[in-house]
Amino acid sequence: MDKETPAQDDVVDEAISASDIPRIALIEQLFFAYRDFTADPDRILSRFGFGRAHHRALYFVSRRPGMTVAELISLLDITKQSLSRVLRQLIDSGHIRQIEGQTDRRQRLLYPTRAGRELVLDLSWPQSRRIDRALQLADLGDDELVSRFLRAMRNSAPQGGQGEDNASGSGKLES
Amino acid sequence: MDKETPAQDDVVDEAISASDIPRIALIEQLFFAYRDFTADPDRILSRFGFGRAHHRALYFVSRRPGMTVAELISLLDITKQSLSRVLRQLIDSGHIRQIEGQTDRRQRLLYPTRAGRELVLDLSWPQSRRIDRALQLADLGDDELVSRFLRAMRNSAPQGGQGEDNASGSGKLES
DNA sequence: AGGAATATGTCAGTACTATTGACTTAATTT
DNA sequence: AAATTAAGTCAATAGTACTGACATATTCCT
Repeated sequence: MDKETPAQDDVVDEAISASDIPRIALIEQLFFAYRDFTADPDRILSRFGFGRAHHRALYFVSRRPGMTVAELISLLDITKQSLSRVLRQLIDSGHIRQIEGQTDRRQRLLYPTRAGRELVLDLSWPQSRRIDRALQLADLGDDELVSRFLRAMRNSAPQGGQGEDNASGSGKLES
Repeated sequence: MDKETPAQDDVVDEAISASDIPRIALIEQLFFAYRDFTADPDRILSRFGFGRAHHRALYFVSRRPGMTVAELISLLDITKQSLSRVLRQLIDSGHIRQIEGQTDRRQRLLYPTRAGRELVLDLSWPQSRRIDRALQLADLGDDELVSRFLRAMRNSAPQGGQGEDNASGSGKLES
């Protein structure tokens, strides 16, 4: 008689809400924000047949020109074999070039070419503009508060000053 | 003579910086924050042999119990065939149950079981705690500012009040 | 009533990305 | 000289997503 709601046993009818998960609103907002944030570069990447792995590799090489293959592998936290394909494509397409290390000639130091530099800027500009727009829309003058929040979201947030100059914060990504 | 820096032509030696991309710091911080943010549930999911697709499906079904398969497909923006595998596993593992629609018997309305409810809470709690901790560390009293920022990061940000009660903000995810 | 459209599910084939493991070459370190 | 390191490659496997085609049951429309 009372089957207006699905009366199946062991079925939960009630939606999860902030009373179950206090920060559920932010969880969801972060999900959608990041989704749209990555959609911009994804569109550009697809024109080259590239994916996000190419974006990350090119980005970090541009952020730290002259890094070794081993460093990039450690930073991206992928296997040598996975990077191999991505790196090969980026080299073949003329976005990255390898140069034999001067002190250690086993090393193949990674540098972006001018084309690589252009691409990484193309990929990053929409993201930078989106952040700018969001800061304005949200009526936050500078990025200090958001920056503090995002840094605090990390596992071992390097709470150091703003002048951090490395590309990873801690040199190695703790998964 | 002057080959201290890699003198290869068409190679860029200088790192990209805030002078190239004004919001480069936030771009990077958002990347690392989201990476660590998703690592928590990923660890739990792997114990079930699940991936992020399972998380998203279970999450949205828990957020809106009784949604149809078509609605979930549209929300996740994946194909029917892709959802099929994920949904099958979630059903076989007893986390989601399908109930024939009362008004439209073609529909298979999706509900979390008690186990599904438990799992989605397990997955969301670490994320909620991480956000809580970050808000405290960043010395932001409530989440109002961060929430405004994240909402403004979306493509078509529903700038409406905080009382949004749907799981997507706009009912359909614009890719 | 009967045909069109809808909701769901499934099969087959393809592609991409990432994995592990084993091995090679060249250069450096000990 | 032997061990180690940096980089690259080959082979096999797995996970995830895709397209296209098709099947079934149900509802909508005329």
